[in-house]
Amino acid sequence: MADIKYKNSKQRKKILELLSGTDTHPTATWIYDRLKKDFPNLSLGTVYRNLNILIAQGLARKIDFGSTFDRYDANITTHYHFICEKCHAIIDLDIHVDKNLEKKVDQAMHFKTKKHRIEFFGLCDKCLANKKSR
Amino acid sequence: MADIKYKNSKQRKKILELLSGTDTHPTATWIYDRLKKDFPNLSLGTVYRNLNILIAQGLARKIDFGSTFDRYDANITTHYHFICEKCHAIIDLDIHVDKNLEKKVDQAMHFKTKKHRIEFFGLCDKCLANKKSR
DNA sequence: GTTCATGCAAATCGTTTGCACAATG
DNA sequence: CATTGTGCAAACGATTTGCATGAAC
Repeated sequence: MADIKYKNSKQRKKILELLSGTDTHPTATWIYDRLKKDFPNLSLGTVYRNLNILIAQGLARKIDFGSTFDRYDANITTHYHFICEKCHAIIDLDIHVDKNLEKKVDQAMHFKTKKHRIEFFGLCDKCLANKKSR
Repeated sequence: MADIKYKNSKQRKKILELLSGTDTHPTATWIYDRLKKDFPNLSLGTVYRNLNILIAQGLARKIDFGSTFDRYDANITTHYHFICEKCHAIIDLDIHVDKNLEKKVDQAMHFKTKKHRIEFFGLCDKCLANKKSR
């Protein structure tokens, strides 16, 4: 029906190769710049289109929040967030903030960690209730 | 010298009040809509400008990554990230992914958590080395 | 009266989309 | 040959900025 069957595309193949061969979490432009050598007429639109196809295929992912909007917060203290994948609410959590995690990272990687952040994704209580009641 | 001294602004005062009085992590438009009642001629630009001032003053913050670009990843497995605040590298960590955290959240809040993510922020080994060597 | 803030509109930036043509199956 | 992919440029949506006017100090 409305199922899309993907055809092979040299561009998409190369994008996945590039993406799999790096751990730098590239931007679309980074990929575009590198692919220009193989496809001199390549357009950025093609890169974006193929990245979205790769995501739909479960072969890649985007590192983002649920939202395209910037979200602001006057609560400066460290706390963790829960992001509801249905209603897109961002909910503060008051579970214990584990500063020890930062030490672990610094010891394993020789970094100097200043802060960390945890986001949980799933369904909030309201959306869970709505789901069950119908 | 180039120090900016902020003057009082009724708009900024109200924005901070709004932001402090909610835990919904609003968008600029959400704030704008609410402030329209008090300032019928308010413009979105003013909201954005003041939010940035509040952040500069340390009274608010934006929930984002270091980058305004979407970042892509072909590594689908769960892992944590370290984000260098100097060179903006995003580095995969292979410290243990603690699924137990999700249970904690679900029990405390009656949510259904599907996944979680941890980001550490600080200086990576390379930037640390550069800092010391000068 | 000098400096900073505002409203407005235009500009910017990353990303998406419409279209005519090319490649795939 | 029916369908999907491409390059190009235009459109989009969120945020920023230039400018003339207004408020703060």
